[in-house]
Amino acid sequence: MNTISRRQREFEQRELLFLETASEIIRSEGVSALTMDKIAELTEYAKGTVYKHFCSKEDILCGLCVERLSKGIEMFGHAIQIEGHSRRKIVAVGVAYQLFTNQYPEEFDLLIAARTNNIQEKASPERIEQLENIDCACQQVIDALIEQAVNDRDLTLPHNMQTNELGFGLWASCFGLLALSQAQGLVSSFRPDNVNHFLVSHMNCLLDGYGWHPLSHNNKNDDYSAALQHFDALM
Amino acid sequence: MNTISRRQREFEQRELLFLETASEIIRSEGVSALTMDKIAELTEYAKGTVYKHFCSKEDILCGLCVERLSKGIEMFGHAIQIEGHSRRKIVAVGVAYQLFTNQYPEEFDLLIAARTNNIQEKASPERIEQLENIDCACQQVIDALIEQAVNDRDLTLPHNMQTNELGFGLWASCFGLLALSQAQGLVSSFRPDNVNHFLVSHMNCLLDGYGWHPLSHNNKNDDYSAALQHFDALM
DNA sequence: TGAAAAAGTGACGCATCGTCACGCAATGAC
DNA sequence: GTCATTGCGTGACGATGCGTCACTTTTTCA
Repeated sequence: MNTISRRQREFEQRELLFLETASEIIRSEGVSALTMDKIAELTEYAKGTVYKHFCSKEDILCGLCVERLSKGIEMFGHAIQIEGHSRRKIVAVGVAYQLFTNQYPEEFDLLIAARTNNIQEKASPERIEQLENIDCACQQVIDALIEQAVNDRDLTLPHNMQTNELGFGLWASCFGLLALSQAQGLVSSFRPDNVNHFLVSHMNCLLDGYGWHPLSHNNKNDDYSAALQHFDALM
Repeated sequence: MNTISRRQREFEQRELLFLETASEIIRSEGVSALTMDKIAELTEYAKGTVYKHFCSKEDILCGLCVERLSKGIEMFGHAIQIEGHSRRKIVAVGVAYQLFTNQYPEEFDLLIAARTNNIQEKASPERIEQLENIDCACQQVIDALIEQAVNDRDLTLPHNMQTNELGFGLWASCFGLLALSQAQGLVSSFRPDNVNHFLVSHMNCLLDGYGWHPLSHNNKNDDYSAALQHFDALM
């Protein structure tokens, strides 16, 4: 019987519908305005049906994170295909991260919240696992680049630092930059004028500090514009 | 009349009582278990009295952030008094930031959440202003160190980077590292073994990248232990 | 001492969460 | 074509927790 696969397909499609509706509510009215009743009303399903898909409101938030992050992973996949050496690629990944947060600012907020106990204890285990899998995928992209750089002799791991640690440092730095750039409450004076370019400037300093060749002063290219063009060509 | 000042004192003391009670609830049962009724019950005041101090639950969360951050500012103040050059001082500030997050992990979680629209729109304007003032104070500590470094000829601002941008980069990097180190959901493989030492290793790379002298390879001191000892001596 | 002001109270209205017993439509046996 | 069965979809309901406000108690001061 292929009715069962049709059912399955409809089910997955509806799940997406719920997620997109949630996203619209958050975008237009803020997270606090997101209620199960509103999702049900807008999609013209009953609340009980929503609960057939998501065990709690927090589960929806995590579901939205998973949905968006899978787009993010895709973008990282594109990023590393930029032609050139490993350093150019890692900068492109950073730019992809930034493009991602610009595209889904509300969901990036959620991503931070989704790490807290408060949310995790209310989401379904399956959803949490999906999130973890995506984290792993991100790590793998970065670790692979670092290993490539080491193999290419463009990078020697700094003293007392492992591959995963260097990757974590890079990732966390970019995360912090993007998170605080977007933070509503932060005093404006404590923020760069052009956040877009700044991320790359900062990454360049950090990569120089790691000793990841070619160092900035040997590289007169504008990696930011190059990465942007690379993405434009794809979309 | 000094009754009024006594009243004022009692009022402030009670505000602190409410905040500490909230902190205890969060620590033992998580943020989601924090309810206004529970605070009222534990402090043996009526809910209405709690609302005389805080306009909403979110206002309490922000209040707790302000309370803890003022401790943080104190720690930064101690940090910059470590003897030595500016680079040693900025590393000590990073270590202070880390000690702060270790001491108040739940509140650090809150700090992230307190930046979101969701919370800010429900907190009182006065509370928001206090938060902003503390942000300013943090920025001033860092900016002052950067300016000192420039004056001491230990640092030349990288191309296209202003004082506040360099400060922001440092701050955001440390923030990202600490936030993700603490994040419950992150896959463990993507995390350094020893988060404490790692922050300093990472800061050293970044500061090297900024060209902040003396560079790591010219500095055989263990700045992490030095900073720790500096704090131990104070407490 | 007593009236006015201030401080403190907690029952109440409202919103929203998550549940569950019921109804209805799709499926498949005959 | 019909009927029993399965399971999907429903929305009324109980529970919880927020924030308010009319009322009580305490304090202040003439």
